[in-house]
Amino acid sequence: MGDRMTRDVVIDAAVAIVESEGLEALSMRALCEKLDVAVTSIYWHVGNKEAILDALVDRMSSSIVTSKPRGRTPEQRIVSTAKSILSALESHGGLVGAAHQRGRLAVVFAPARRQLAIEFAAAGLSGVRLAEATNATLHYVAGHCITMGVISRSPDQSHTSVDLWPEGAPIDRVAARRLQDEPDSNRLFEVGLVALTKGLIAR
Amino acid sequence: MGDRMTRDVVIDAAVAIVESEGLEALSMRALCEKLDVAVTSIYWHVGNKEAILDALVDRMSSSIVTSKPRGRTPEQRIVSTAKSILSALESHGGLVGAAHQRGRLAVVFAPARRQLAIEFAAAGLSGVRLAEATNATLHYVAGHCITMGVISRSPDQSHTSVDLWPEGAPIDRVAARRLQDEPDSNRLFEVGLVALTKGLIAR
DNA sequence: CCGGCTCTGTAACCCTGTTACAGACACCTC
DNA sequence: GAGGTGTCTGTAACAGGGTTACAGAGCCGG
Repeated sequence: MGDRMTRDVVIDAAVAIVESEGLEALSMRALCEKLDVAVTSIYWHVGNKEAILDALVDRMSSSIVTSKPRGRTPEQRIVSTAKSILSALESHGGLVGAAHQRGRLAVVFAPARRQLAIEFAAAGLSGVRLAEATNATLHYVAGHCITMGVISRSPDQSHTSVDLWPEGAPIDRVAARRLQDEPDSNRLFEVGLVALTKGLIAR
Repeated sequence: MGDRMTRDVVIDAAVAIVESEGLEALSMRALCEKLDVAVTSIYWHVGNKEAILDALVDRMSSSIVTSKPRGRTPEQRIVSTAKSILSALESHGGLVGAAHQRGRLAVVFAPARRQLAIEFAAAGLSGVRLAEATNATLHYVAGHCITMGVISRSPDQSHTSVDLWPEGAPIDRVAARRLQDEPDSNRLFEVGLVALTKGLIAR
């Protein structure tokens, strides 16, 4: 802890705070209190809070490793890759939003993007359709991650139950009941992901 | 402007600020300055900033109208419905994130949810699969909206160009070039949406 | 007239991020 | 060694967020 002050020491402390108490607990005063230093030292070494967040995003980018895709068919490997990114990002909860705000999600996604493109090519896509399929898949994953990240520190995730279904609707009771209460978003992610890749591959 | 103070007057002013200068410009002091009143009056009438945001989300919920689905096939009508929600939400930029944080996106989505379920039923789905397809579609739309809302007021959306493609990759040049630069997210939304519904309907 | 309720204003508190300014220390030169 | 110059740190403050303790106005019923 009592190290000589360096930019890296500050960033390390910032990472520690974010990992233990979340991104919202990262304030300049909390940081300098943890380092037992005055605020001005931090500003001298890193310049800004913006710069700290940039560095945090950098750290995240380089710590993300997407595992090799698993499965026999391209579809299985695409789904596997997408789930791999998701689980890699889930640990760095609040940072994915910050990365997106800085337009740096692209570099985080770069390895997965390559893998996805290869698999979509193996599935028979090429040209514009290949690029669009790859980007659409990444966009889907990013949307899910950010949506989950936004809700992270909310006090109550109570599902304000909405109006019931009208009796005349052409919906069976099983579906109506399932539509009534809050769905599991991880399950939703997977269902959507499989359907999305299926639809993207379909000629 | 010089109306007698009421809860509704305060909320009206809040709506005006959000619509003209964005959600981030909505502060208690800006609000009381616009109303030419002291802060305490606002607190007396509405209680909290949290309460103001709740009221804003309420206003948004009741102002969202999803148009009747268009198209011949269920797939076309599903896509049309999803695009209708998107365009309805796009005008209320920053509020969709707030609605999501409060777990109130469900009530905003209620009408569209009904329409989607009916169309998925018309496409042959039923039971758990119907419910999951409906929720997955809404989840997709929500993910896109929130992702777009997060980036709203960011200074530079510069696309930090990532490493080029390795020469040996089994990707044609057209795809490689398209994968290189920032894709249009609206186009991406549509491509993903069509593929998603196709994949959800497919037996 | 007086108490109580409704509503408003002043001024503060605690939290952000950020900076002007004054020092302490090292190192280099004369 | 004296003096300067650059590096680094601390004190204290500023501006701006949400929120509130407290003192009043004004009105209305007793």
